[in-house]
Formats: sequence, structure tokens, C-alpha cells
Amino acid sequence: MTRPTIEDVARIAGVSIATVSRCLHMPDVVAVKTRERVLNAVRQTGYNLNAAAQSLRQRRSNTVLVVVPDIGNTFFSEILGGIETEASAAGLTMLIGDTGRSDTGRSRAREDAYVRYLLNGRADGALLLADPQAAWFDIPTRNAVGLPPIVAISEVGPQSGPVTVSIDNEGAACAAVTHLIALGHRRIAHVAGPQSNILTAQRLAGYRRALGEAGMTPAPDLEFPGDFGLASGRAAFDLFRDHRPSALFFANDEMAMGFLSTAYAAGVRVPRDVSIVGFDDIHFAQSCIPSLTTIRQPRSEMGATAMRLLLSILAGQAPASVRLPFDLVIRGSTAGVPDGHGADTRMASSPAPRG
Amino acid sequence: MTRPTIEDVARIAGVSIATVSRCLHMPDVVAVKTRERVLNAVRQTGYNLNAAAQSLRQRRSNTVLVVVPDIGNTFFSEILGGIETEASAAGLTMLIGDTGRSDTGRSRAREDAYVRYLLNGRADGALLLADPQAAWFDIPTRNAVGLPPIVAISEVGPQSGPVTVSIDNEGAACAAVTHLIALGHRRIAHVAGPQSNILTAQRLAGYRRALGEAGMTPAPDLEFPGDFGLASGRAAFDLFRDHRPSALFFANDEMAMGFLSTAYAAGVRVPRDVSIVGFDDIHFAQSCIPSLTTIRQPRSEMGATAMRLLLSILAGQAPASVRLPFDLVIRGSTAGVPDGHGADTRMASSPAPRG
DNA sequence: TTGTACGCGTTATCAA
DNA sequence: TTGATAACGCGTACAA
Repeated sequence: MTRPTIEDVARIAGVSIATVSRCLHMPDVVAVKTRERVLNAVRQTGYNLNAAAQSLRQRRSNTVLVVVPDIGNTFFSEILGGIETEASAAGLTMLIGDTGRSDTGRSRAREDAYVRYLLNGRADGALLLADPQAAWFDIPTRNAVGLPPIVAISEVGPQSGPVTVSIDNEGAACAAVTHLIALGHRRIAHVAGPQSNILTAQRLAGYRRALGEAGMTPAPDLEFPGDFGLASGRAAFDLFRDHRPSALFFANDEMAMGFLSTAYAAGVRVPRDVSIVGFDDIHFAQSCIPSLTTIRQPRSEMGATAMRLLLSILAGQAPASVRLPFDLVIRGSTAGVPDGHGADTRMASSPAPRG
Repeated sequence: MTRPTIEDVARIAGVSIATVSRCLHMPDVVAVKTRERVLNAVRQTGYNLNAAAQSLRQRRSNTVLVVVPDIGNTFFSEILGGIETEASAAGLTMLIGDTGRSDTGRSRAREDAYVRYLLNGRADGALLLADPQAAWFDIPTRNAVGLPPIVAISEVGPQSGPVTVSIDNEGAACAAVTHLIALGHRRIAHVAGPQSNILTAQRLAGYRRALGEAGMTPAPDLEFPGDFGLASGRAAFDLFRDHRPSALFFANDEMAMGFLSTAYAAGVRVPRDVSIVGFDDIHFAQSCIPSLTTIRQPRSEMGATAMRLLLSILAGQAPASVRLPFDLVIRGSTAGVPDGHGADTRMASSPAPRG
């Protein structure tokens, strides 16, 4: 009634437990006849290795933990694909920990659970996707010796940083807004992400920089609040009504999609009445109506790169952080300014006076 | 340079390892002064429990493995939320294994890795989301004693089944199509899921049953192939062109969304020119253009129920499978037949939710 | 209230 | 080519 152990197998096969272990891990070193007897015994008993005992003995778990802030965000799946490919090539199992959206109170407790998971040695290392909280880098935690390594995908805050894989978020946001400016837009709003999120700050900075480079002054009333969720994209529609920008740059695609459906229902047409740019190029961005102009991050590549960095750290090296290129994907949601002569007049139209 | 062990802590605190262990697990049984000394030593050393040793000793891992076929499918995130809530309430950590879409060859190997993971005792039990492959129920696997229990969310195939949590997929599909019939539609097409998927068969059966109950004969040329992906929804548009149904029932929302954008681009308006029903009520279904009529499954509840079943099995009980109710959510993508006399019947037609 | 000592199931070292 | 045996780090009777 209890799990068979290596000892049960050994007894049935008439060999020592050492031989059984060898059959499982270095088969070619044991005699063919013996091996057969052992493997038969394995089948007969339904034996499976006890991972706890193996980990205890080998001092590693052959597992990598990937911590995701919101698994419902389709942005992450391709990253996971890239990670898994590299992980399994290296003989590691990829396990995912979902902390849940950070606006729900539970997320903190969950993330702590995964921190402990790693610290307890259940994983040999961790990959953190987007905005890990400070607990991962706590002094009392990190000053201990022999801790499992961490690689972050996306940049981390001001804390002493781990190795990182990211794109230039500020530069990408700047490119997105510059695209709108090139189309002739002058009143461009930005719908930001959740406060305290580092991506929010970077994308906002890029938005402001683009305006500045075009000689325009960022207007605080055109910086709308948001939280990366569909609902805040819908809410942005009211602000759009009040402030009438001719274009909006959203800090992510999901909010842009929320805006699109609300605008459609209200009879506001995109891009005729307003141009929209998102960020992330999620799965559904190509199937919005209209399809969404957005920033694409090399997701699979980001995951694979991060996993390779982690492996190299596990191998004793000390790799540097990596920055990957992004793309501005121009689709149907952006066009010239509403009055229709934006494309022609845009060179002539003088920049807003400064000061 | 090596991880501190309980012994290091004991030495520094000047107590035995037993006392350290007690401080960590039954603090109230040790003297306050001693406890303080020990906790100080813990902080000082940066000690963390060794999960492998603990698991080995306790013969359990306090972990539940959730296996997801495609984490990019937003359908799963709420299920995971329900699971996690129950799991952490019971002191278990939820870990997710992503097998990847089954049309990619790698998925098989990944799933095997998670089977081993469970068999090796790294998790105390597993929750399988949607269409687990046979490996989970293999005879050589399951006949062994003391194996960790499994609960499946969604039904499983013809194999000897584990405990299951599901909705009545056939009934739900039938309700969806009956809704279309009540709106006056007579040429109703179905876009199916991937072959060999059990949900595909059940939803197709429900589609046929609804037609049959209305005295109509299912037409093979109105049963379009699909694979649950956006692209196959787009592809369905060509078939729609050729066969001109007045309504389509998709086996999931993602395909419906692919159809919507293609139809829009081609100037076909929904629901004026064609009515659309999806299945799942994913996150974006409310933000499509138009919003999507679909079948909602009680996702969070399904996850929570499954987790509770697993816990009860772990507690030595033998619970029965559970069937949960679904809802037909009527939104903007369905209306009367194109000639315009279906609109009146719409409100009257919504079938009651079924169990 | 605390300490001693055994065993959980493996892997790896050393002999044979 | 195989076997005996010592760790690996922890929890828990049992004894003190």
C-alpha cells in the first residue's frame, strides 16, 4: 500500500540498490542481462524515482520556476514558449507560478509563496516576468550564501538588480508617439499603466520625450490614468470625450482594445476620428477592429534569452544583462489627423508654442 | 559557501536541531527565550528549509500541479484563480505546467515531463485542464500503489476516468444553437474544434441535436473545420462566403473573433448580415465588435470545485464527479435573420440555464 | 522544555 | 561489473 522504493526493485531483481540506480542513470555500465532483470522489476513494481530523495542527494531539483504576474495576460504565453524550449533542452522542467494581478490583495502572499519555493530549493533558479516585487531581492534573503539565481524579463526597479532581459521601453514608447506625430497629430494623449509599475514610468517617459523632441509640451490633462485592464481602456473613452485628443497612445494593447469597443459603440470611428496605438502586440491585436498599431516585443526570443542567461549563471558564469530590439507594427488603427488634411499640412503646421 | 542547514542554526543558537525544528513548526512549545535565540540565528545565517529533505521525511510536497494545454488561451486564467484560492487556503502551493497547444509536436513530450513530475512525488496531486492525454491514465502507471490523485476539469475521453468537473458541453452547444433557431435562423453553420478533442465532439453533437429538435437536418457542408485558433476563424469566412449560412456557431470564442475581424474587413456586418455565437466567454468576448454572444462557464467555480475534490481525495475520501451549470450570454453578435423579422423574438428566446 | 537518535530514498565512493 | 555503505537535511518518537 506504499510506494515501491529502489529497495523493492533491487530485492525483486536480485541485485543491490546501487545496481538499480545505475540501470536508471548509466545503463551502459551494467551487464545487459542484469539490466533486463532490473527493468522488468521496475515495470513489475510500478517503481518511480522519489524526487525528494534525489534532490536531497544531488542538491538540485532540475526545475526552473517562472513567475508570472498575470497569466490571463496573453502577452506572456510566447515568452513561456521560448523559455520552455531552452529549459527542456537543458533537461529542466519549467514550472509556472502565477501571482495574479497586482491590484488584487492576494498577489503579494502568492508571490511570497514562490519566493519561499525557490529559497527552499524546489527550483534551481527563477525567471521573473515583469515587475517583480522587492521580496525577491531582500537583503536578508540575498545575503545568504548559495542562493538560487534569478533572471528578470523586463527591467526591475531601483533595487540592486539581477541580470535582466528587456527591450528599451522608453525608446519604444517614443517611437510609437513619434509615428503619431509624423502622421500629423498634435493633441496626443497617453493612457498609462498602473502606478508604481516600472513599465508605466518608462513608457510615460518615452511619450513625453517624443513630444519634447517634436517641440511640443506634454500636457498633464492628456496623461490619462490606467491599469493595463480592459476596463480602464473603456474608462479612457470618457476622458477622450472631455479632452478631444486626435490620437491616443496606450501603455498596453488590452486597454487599447477596451477603448476600441467603447468608441465603436459610441459611434466614434477609428482611425477616422481618432488614431490608436497600443503596446505589446498581443495575440488579439491583429484581430481587433480595426487591427491595432502597436509595439512588438520579441517575446519568444526574450524567454529563450533569459533561460540561456540563467543556465549560464548555473554553470558558474556571470553574464551581463541583455537588451533586445523591438518593432513598431503599423496596422489599421492609425491614420492622419481627423480633418483629413493633416498629412499635407503637417510639415507646415507650426509646433505648439513653448513655455 | 554552502547553504546553511538546520545544524548551523542549532550550533549558533546553542540548542539542538530538534529545538530549531520546533521553533519553526510548533513555536509555542518552546521557551520564549530559546525561541528568540533560535530565530536570531535563523536570520543571522539566512537559513531556509530544505524542501527536499522535508518532503523526503514527510512524504509529501505540499504542492499541487495544474496542467494546462495552452496557457495563451485566456479561458484558463480564471480557473487558475479558483484553484489557487482553495489551494493556498489548504496550505498548498499551486504550480502550473504548460504543455503547449497540442498541434505542436513538442506538447507530447512536455506533458510526459509533467506526468513524471507527479509520479516522482514532486506534487501531491494534479489538476488537468481540458483534454488530458492518455499517459495520465496508463495502466503501467496507474496500477502502481500509492499514486498521487488526479482531478480533471472538463471531461475526459473514453479511458477509465478520474474524478471530473465539467459543464454539459453538449447541452450548452444545443442551447446556443437553439437560441439562433429561436431568432429565426434556419441555415446555421458550426465551426468545430480540433479533431480528436473531446470538447469538439460534444459541442458538435449539441449543434446537431438542436437542429434535430427543431426538425432540421444537419447538413455536412455546414460543419466547418477549425482548431480553436484565430486563424481557423478567419478561414471559416471563406466557407461562409461559399455556403451562406445566416448564422454561425463557433466551438470557441477565439475562432469567432477571428471571423469577426475578417468579416468586418470584407464589409460583412455582424449581426446585420450574419449572427455569431461563440463558446467560453473569454475575457475579450465583451470587447469584440460587436460584443459576442457566447456560452459562459463558471470558471472560477470550476477551479475551486476541482481543488476541493482533490483535497477530499487526499483526505482519504472518494468523491463523485461534479457537473456545473453554464449560461448563455446574449450580446450584440446575434440578431434575427437578415431580412429583419427576427428581432422581436430575441428577448423571448433565451433558454434558462441548465445544470 | 529540551536533547538523542533513527529513518525517509537516493546517489556516489570505495572495494571487491 | 557489482555490492556495501556513508552522506544528503529534516521531523519526530522517546528519553531526560
